[in-house]
Amino acid sequence: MRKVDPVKHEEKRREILAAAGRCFVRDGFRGASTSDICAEAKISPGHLYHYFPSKEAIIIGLAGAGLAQATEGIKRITDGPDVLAAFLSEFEHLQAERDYSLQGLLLDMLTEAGRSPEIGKILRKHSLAIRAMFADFLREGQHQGRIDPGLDPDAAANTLLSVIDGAKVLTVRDPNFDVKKTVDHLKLLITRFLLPPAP
Amino acid sequence: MRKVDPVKHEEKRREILAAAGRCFVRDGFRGASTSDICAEAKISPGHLYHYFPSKEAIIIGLAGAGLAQATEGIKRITDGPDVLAAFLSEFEHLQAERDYSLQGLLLDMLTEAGRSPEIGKILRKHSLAIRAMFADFLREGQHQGRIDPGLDPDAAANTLLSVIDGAKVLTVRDPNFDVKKTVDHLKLLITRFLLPPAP
Amino acid sequence: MRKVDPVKHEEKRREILAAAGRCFVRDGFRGASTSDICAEAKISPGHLYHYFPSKEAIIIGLAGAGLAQATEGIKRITDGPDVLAAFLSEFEHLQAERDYSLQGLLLDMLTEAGRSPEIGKILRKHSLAIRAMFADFLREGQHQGRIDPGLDPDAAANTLLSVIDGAKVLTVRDPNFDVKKTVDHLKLLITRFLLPPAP
Amino acid sequence: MRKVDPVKHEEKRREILAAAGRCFVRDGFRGASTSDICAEAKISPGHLYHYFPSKEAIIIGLAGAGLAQATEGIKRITDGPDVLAAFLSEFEHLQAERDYSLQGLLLDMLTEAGRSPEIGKILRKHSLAIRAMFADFLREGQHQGRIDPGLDPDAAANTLLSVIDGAKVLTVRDPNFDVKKTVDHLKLLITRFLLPPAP
DNA sequence: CATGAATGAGCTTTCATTCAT
DNA sequence: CATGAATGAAAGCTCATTCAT
Repeated sequence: MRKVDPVKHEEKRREILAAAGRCFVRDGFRGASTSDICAEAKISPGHLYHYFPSKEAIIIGLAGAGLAQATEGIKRITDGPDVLAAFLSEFEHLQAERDYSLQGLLLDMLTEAGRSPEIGKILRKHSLAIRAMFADFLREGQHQGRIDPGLDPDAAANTLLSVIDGAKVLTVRDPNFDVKKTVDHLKLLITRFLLPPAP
Repeated sequence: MRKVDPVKHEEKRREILAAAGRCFVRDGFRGASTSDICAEAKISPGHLYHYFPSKEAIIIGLAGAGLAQATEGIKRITDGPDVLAAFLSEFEHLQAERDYSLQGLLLDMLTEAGRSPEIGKILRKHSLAIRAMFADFLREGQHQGRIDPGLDPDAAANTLLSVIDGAKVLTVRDPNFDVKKTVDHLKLLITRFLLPPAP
Repeated sequence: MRKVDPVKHEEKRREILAAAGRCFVRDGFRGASTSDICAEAKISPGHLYHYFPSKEAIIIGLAGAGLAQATEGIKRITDGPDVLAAFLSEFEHLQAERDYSLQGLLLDMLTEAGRSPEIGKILRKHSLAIRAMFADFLREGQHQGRIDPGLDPDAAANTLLSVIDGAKVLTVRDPNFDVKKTVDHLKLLITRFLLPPAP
Repeated sequence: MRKVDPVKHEEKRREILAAAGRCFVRDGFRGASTSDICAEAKISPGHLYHYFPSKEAIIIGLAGAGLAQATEGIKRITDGPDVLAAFLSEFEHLQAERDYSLQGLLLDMLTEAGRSPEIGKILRKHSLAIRAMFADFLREGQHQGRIDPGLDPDAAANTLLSVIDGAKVLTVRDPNFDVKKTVDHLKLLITRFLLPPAP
């Protein structure tokens, strides 16, 4: 009378999620079919529904995982000692965007979020969390005198978020852009924005 | 065996494109069906194919129109007398993003550009055009001493583009963000970035 | 610029309905698939949805047609001169029940009516109509002194309806029952029930 | 290599049958899935097949049980002292038809019987048994002078069966019918049919 | 030029059943 | 005995596209 092994179940779920991620990166949320996912995950079409009640549930699961991972990354940055430096170093990865990581789904998620309430909700939740972390980091910097005290932490956090998103979009707009130079300028953009004005 | 009146033909094409735009804004490129478009344009399904060889052609046509319109907007800005002010004033419209204008399709276009070579090409073409205009404007500003001469025009143009795209994405990430404050900070961001450093 | 020919459309609809009827009689509402219906109607699977928005709509359309036809039959009876005789003669058809007529679907309809609200509604509507016709016929007979004035027209109408339904079920319960004898007894049943008691 | 305890096995079978009955009453033979049944019976999908080789076997088992139970009920009636009274009292339960008893499945069974030979056979077997009981009861009544000797016992039994089935269908045709009045009329129907004609 | 009919591949999902443990 | 994993055929339905008129 053995019972379910929840560990194995969860593991399979993650496997399917990973397979779905690969399919979605390749073909988009709408472009990838459940059969594609099943083929990629090497399971039968019916078996998918043992683990997820619908295709949307997979998307949501994936969005949740991706955003959690992104948030985690941000957290690691803002928890470090030299936040500004860490933050700026983020831009180094710009090139690798459209790779097979969950990050490559950001645009799909943003697009879908405008249409699917469920995904919109999850995106907004994580966005607010990220903004809060940025705002905290800014407030702390202001206390330490390393960041312009005239900035409103929330609005400035929004601004930083915008710069990051915008930078990611660059890869789509022009895959051949001069990464090094642009990254340097992005850093300059941020630095000049945040630094306290000269007396 | 009369010939097509090319003027009327072109007009109808634009009508259909406009109808398609409304459908796509509402439901996305994938979500809107050709029947939806036909219904919106008040034509029969068969007739659609007199004007466009495929759904993708409609998307491409629309992307072209939308990007041309966007480029046009930018051109108007960079052609004016006080470029910086005009540029900054662009952000005022942030709120209305997801409205029924072609702008609302930006995210769809970016997403699709990553998958469809045709759309990718057209997006890249326009992006380069916009960047060139930005770079020109920057160069001119540098000559006039109103813009930091240390900036590389191309890389800085990329940076500006990023900020604009990022700002647009904000509306999706958090539809309730404090527009006024954020716009003010975005302007500050740009100003501090571009202005020549104090001596 | 020819417009739709609504006549042809309606004709095709009826054709499909007829094909669906044959499939349903053969395999039941659940047992017959839309592909079966399409095959029987010699149309492609997608084309079915040009005429009906869903399988349920077909069932409903068919139920409506079948019941309308049944009601029509009853009307013809109760409109004639010698109602009782006409009514009794109805039972002669008992044998042919499970044939390829819409009547063969009565049991399917009754079963489905208990589960599908839509079909339940349509069945109830027609049942009430039939009962009303019976009740009218009974009232008239009472006036003429040919029917027991002590009977409540509505309740008696229900009773007659029961007898008819029950008789139809007999065919399923025992396809080999002695039709002639049973019909005679059914007639006796009705006659004794309706006739005014001897003084 | 222990052997199955046949008692426990049979008990479990009955449990599953009961669970299946509840599901079937709720959703019909086709509408209820084996998973539903497993959930209701609190067993795993695989385990179901230890007790029944197929879903159809469950339906057959249930039909057998239900009809046996119905036959049993009839037997109790016809074995009593005042048969006619007992018979008439049967109609009192009309209201509760679509409840969670096996009786609620009568329509499903009748419908299915027309399609599945197996179920048709079992239904016919029981129908004949019931008719035989009715016929016996009628013959006895005729001997005692309480029932019209002019009636053919078999045909009259068929007639009675029809009335019962028809009465049950009434609940579906109009769930709000006036039970009391209708039952009274049904009793009248039967009484007038069976009673010996006045001299 | 314009229509609505018609197609057929493909979609997501369900489900009776079998398998490995 | 009993479990949950796994299967694969089929369901209802959608949709871009083509055809006949």
